[in-house]
Amino acid sequence: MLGLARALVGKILVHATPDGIAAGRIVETEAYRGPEDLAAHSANGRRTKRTEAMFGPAGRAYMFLLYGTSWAFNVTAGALDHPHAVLVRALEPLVGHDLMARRRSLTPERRELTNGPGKLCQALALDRSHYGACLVSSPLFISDGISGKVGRSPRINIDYAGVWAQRDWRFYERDNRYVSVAPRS
DNA sequence: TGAATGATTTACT
DNA sequence: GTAAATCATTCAA
Repeated sequence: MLGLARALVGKILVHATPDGIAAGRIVETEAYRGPEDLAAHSANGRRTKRTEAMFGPAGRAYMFLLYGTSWAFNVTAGALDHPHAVLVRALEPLVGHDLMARRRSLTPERRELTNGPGKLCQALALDRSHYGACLVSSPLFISDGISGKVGRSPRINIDYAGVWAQRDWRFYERDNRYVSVAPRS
């Protein structure tokens, strides 16, 4: 689980659409370990329409809408009925900078293109239509890549989860300017 | 049926 | 730095 979150750092997320191909290196992830992790949507084994994808096979996309304004993209993990997932929090754009910039209404060189969960979803045009999509055979897939030094830290914005918020379950590539929250210098 | 709530982003002071 | 936006899902009635 934590191993997967760490292994995903440096891999390439690719999304092919009629508009073109957009891809980026994953530079920041967080592990969510249901059902005992109170910070996870699948905490206490909560199985609902929203969390259903996490109870299915690993290697699928788990999408959810946040604050009515942002989508977030996760990779499901764990065996059947083990609702684990890894949240992808940031990407470093590799292919399709112009396409991403157009979708984000920004200029291509801005780090704001993909340095947040909702931002990368907008840049890659990810939304509910990808819910449960297989990440091996669909237009959305993950490819091998090389990562630099990987750092760890507590997860972001889950303070409500008490002791679970203390765990170092966030992984990020050091010295990468696309990481959403800079590590302490 | 209706109210509450975010694994956030953005704009504004 | 703070605050508002905004809506699918969830839970209570």
